[in-house]
Amino acid sequence: MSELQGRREDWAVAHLDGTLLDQRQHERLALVDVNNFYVSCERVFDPRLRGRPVVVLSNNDGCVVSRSQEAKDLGIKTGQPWFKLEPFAARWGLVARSSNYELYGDLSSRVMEVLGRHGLWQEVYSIDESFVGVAGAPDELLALARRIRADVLRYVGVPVCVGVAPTKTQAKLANHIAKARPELEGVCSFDSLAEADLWRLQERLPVTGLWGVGRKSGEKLVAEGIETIADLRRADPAKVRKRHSVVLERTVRELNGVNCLPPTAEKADRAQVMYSRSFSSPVSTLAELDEVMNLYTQRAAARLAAQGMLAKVLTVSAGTSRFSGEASFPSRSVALPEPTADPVLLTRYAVSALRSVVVPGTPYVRAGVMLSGLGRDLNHGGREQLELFSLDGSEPSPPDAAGPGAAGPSPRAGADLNTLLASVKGRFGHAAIGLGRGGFAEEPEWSMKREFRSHRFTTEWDELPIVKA
DNA sequence: TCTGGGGTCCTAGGACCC
DNA sequence: TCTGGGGTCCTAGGACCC
Repeated sequence: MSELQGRREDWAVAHLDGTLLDQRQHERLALVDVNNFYVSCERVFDPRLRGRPVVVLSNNDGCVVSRSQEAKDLGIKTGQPWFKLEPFAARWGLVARSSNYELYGDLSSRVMEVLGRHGLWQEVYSIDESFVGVAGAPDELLALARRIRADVLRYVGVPVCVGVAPTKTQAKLANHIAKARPELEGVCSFDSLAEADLWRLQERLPVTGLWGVGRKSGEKLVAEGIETIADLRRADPAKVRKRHSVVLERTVRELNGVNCLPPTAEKADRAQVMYSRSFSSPVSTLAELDEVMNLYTQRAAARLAAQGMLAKVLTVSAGTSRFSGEASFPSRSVALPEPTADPVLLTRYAVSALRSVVVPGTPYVRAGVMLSGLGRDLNHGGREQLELFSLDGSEPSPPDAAGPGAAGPSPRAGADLNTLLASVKGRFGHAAIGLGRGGFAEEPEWSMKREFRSHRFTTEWDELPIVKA
């Protein structure tokens, strides 16, 4: 049994312990998430989209990743390719937007900030949802949930639903119920439901929609006669563990009010950083693949540096289309000589690693760079490197003994380079600077297609919304 | 013509050590 | 060289999530 797992179960037992339970009698979790998040973000700055069927597309305008309620009502599914929907768009009044992650990321942090004001603690679970610790009598919990909803709408402009319950799995379920039943007005708290009503609801909900039950275990459960959430709740946890997994066993316990997924107070450091994209058109020459690696590795290195991390392992990959004949996915991992975030060094390794596994002439449709074996960069955040590359025209600090000309780039020098690149981009835009062919004056042939992208209203000076009065 | 990207956790199995 | 249990560490792959 892993240590983590052990800790989890200790925590669950501690909560069943009488004294602890008394102290925390009315402590609950709220799961708050934004309805149709990406579409809702688009609507904040373009009110014409309200009341209309709207979809947001994945990178490359490939397939649907977010749908407005009106689009759902048309029967449009997540994952549907846009090229199949486009012919009907005019007839349906369907509007598509390319994904605009800068906008979504910025609105997300604003939502999270508002939620943080209302909780005893907060665990940001994804770009559009957060667990929040709450406490109080049943009617107080309901009132708080309504207040959260009103505040996010008022301060950020996006609609949320709130589910309140004793465990994460139950809070997810409560949130789902809040969404599905309009008469609840976006809020559902288990403490305000009669136990008999809750059972009745769970008897009607298929187990396959439950958080933690995916396609595989869903099929297996149904084959065993466990079809509804109520069925799973009544199942024997030990048997579920034996037949399925310890993960599903936790789900059963959580459905019964036993906390098995403790809140992670501080978000752990990332274990990996990935940058992976499809091309707008296939790439088959080494020269172009070199360009791709050049650009993608710089993006990954920048993310790594922004998190104050260094990587020990670099993995590159490419892939041909899954939709035509035999697909191939060459990839290769390289152990780096020492932990680094140096974009120059990483790019050199990435280019040669990918060259060693691809077959020239093969039409690749995507590629990626993954950095793993991450550790904290202990020098990160030091004032000196910010100073060294300050752009205010003041004199830079004198180079120290291990300046350029010493034996090769040090990891420090790489991090400084990242700082420099980030500050130039922050000031002059993302296209202003890049290393080697990573600084494209023009978009290369293969770069991503984003035909319907809205403005980055909140993060780029040039794209601020204009208001006329 | 055209089908996303970025994560986490768990398990099994191999290498290696005592 | 074989016998043997038990530990750790690492990796690959599966499953799931948003």
